[in-house]
Amino acid sequence: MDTRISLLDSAERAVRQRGFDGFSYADLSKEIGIRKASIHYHFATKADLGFALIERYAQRFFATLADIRNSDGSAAEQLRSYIQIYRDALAEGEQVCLCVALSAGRDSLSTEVLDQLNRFHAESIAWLTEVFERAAQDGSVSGCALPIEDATAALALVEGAQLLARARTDVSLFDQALAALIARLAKHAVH
Amino acid sequence: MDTRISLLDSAERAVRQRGFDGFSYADLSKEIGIRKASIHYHFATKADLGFALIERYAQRFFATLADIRNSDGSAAEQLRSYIQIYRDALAEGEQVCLCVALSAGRDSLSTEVLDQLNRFHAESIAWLTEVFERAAQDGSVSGCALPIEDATAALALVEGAQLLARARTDVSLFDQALAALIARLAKHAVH
DNA sequence: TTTCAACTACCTACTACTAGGTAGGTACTC
DNA sequence: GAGTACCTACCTAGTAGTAGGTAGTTGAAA
Repeated sequence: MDTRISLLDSAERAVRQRGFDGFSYADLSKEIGIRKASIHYHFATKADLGFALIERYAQRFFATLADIRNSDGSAAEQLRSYIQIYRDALAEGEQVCLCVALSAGRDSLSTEVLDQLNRFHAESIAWLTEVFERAAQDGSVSGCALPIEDATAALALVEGAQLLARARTDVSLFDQALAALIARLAKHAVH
Repeated sequence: MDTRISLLDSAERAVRQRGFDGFSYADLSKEIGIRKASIHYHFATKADLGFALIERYAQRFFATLADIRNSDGSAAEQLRSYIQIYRDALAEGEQVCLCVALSAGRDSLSTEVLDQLNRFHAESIAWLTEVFERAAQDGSVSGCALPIEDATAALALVEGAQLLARARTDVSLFDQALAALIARLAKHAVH
């Protein structure tokens, strides 16, 4: 099972750096040190690998979001944590988060992977909507509009900012794009 | 020269739908009706085609931005026009703008194309920064922070929103992501 | 306690196909 | 006759995927 995890790790890094079309079983083979054909033992098709990839990713991601929600920080603090996830994912501006990488090349994806991708977006917006609803109550985020609109905007913003930052391999572009949103967040906990 | 333009048109559509890795000379050949080898007469390498593509695109795009600036509308009106460009580019949610498509698969691009891409982003941010500076004077956009931060955020927002909308093939997701920004724009001209 | 079948995790050696790109030729126009 | 805009025929390298085989492990029946 160790090989399977190594394959997933290697493939995830590859997708996030170069897109789903940007790596091959041959690439994985070299990196992991098993023959190309043996990869098919673990993932019969590349589509299967893609599905396993986004499934694992979504599981991790939403577990983290659940932790943030349960942290009972203010909406502003939770948003800051959310933004930090995307910032960390950039890894010196070389990678984007898996869903950004997959969104980008959506035509080469199987419908199963595409479904997972849309579920990912929908759940992200749902989570963010809750945060912005909370913000309307605790007042820790200024300049709010409709929660679902703020939520969708926030998702588009972090994903777009990742794209910009990776194109220039420069995380500071991400920070520049997020600065205005971060400025709207209250500095300290509000009770 | 007609074939050359047809090739550029076809390639642009392909890139914006499927990314730079998502189409081949064989695809273009079928669509245009000349043999694959003949495409090499017009564009010796795929990298050359990519360069021609982004060059033409940038020329068109910045000509449009210049027109908007010269229209002497308020900052809000100019921003609305800017957003509309990206919305129109979506084409029923099937395409993203060329720079989003190229940003997404940046590892398969030549350095020349990558340079053009970064120039594109830099000039977009410069243009938007001017608009937000103007907004600070004419007051037609509410809730502004630093112009360069608002500008970078706006670029990230429209690009991210395109990504979301195309993943679901649904333009309304773009509208949902942009709604909060649009709500900040004054409804009528401010003088 | 040995034996044996099934299973896991790999292997070599392929297939069928697609990619971008090239060599060399042809018809037509200026 | 030079240049343009194509053609056929081909090449090399790479793609995902398959066929069939092999060590090593496990678990249960003889």
